[in-house]
Amino acid sequence: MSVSRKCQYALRAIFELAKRHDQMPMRIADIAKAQAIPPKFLELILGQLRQGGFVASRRGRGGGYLLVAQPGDIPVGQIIRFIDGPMAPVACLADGNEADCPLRANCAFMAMWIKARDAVAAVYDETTFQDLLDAEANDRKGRAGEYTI
Amino acid sequence: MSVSRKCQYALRAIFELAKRHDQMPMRIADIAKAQAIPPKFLELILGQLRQGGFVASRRGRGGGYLLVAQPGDIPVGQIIRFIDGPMAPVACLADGNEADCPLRANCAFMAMWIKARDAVAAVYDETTFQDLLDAEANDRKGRAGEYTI
DNA sequence: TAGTATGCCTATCAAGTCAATAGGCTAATA
DNA sequence: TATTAGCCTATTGACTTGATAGGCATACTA
Repeated sequence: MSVSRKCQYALRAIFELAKRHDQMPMRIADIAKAQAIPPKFLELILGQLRQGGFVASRRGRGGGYLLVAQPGDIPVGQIIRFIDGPMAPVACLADGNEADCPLRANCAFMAMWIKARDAVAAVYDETTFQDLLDAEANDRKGRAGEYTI
Repeated sequence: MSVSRKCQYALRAIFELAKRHDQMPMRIADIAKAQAIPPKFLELILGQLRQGGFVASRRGRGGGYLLVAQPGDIPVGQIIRFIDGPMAPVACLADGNEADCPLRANCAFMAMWIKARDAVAAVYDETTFQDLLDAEANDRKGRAGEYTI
């Protein structure tokens, strides 16, 4: 499966919130600016994430969005599934579409599709937002090192 | 990346040809019927596969399509890339689109995208059509066994 | 209590992609 | 020379995706 742009926006938004997850609420406009996301589109996405219980919101002055869980407790795969649906490389592997394939009874490819799905799922499910934060920190350190040589 | 229906048709067509790859050419209409593919659409796909050098064709009476290489020499991944393009979970990982991402310089997700891409690619590149034929044969044997118990 | 800042909601749109079809042309064989 | 097959180009309809518009509801502050 490819990850839709909308889903990438969702991931970036959560990543941005994770950077400061115990601080003040962050405004949509600020998240949008920091992560180069169309603000009105981000509004929709954050609404969806709120209904999914991933973020919370405060209205009025001083309001904005907050991350609900700890970054280390949110696997990237959970967000991807929530926004984009099941990680199926082919339609007939997705939820209600099993009947889609006229050959599904003895589809020679099914085992391979499942292997592929599980392989990506493993990558996304084993990566938490804390991992991404750590990686970014290391990356910074690495680059800083380069300059000081 | 998800595999387009067109690409699945291509894989099924090649699989069908692989079943009898040293025999007579097989007609589009017959492949279409055997694999439940819209015939006219399959015509386009086979034309493309021919230009890619994966299949050969004979015209006129007794004509049809033939597989060029041995099934064991054709990894599924090769066909997928040929039909659907690079296996990129996100657009900015595809060929000419590197500039697409406004954050690419220090994108916290890039390492994960690459891991995911490599994971699927490994599955598809390590599966040849011979593997699929073998799996189907084993599956048949297994099911036949069930019935004789 | 008034005003302003913020999120919330619904509808709509434009563009692109994908799957599929139509219709006529060309080559090879009987 | 008639028929059988593949070859080629154009076109269509449906769907998905990304994005925007505009007004409403709520919360804080003066």
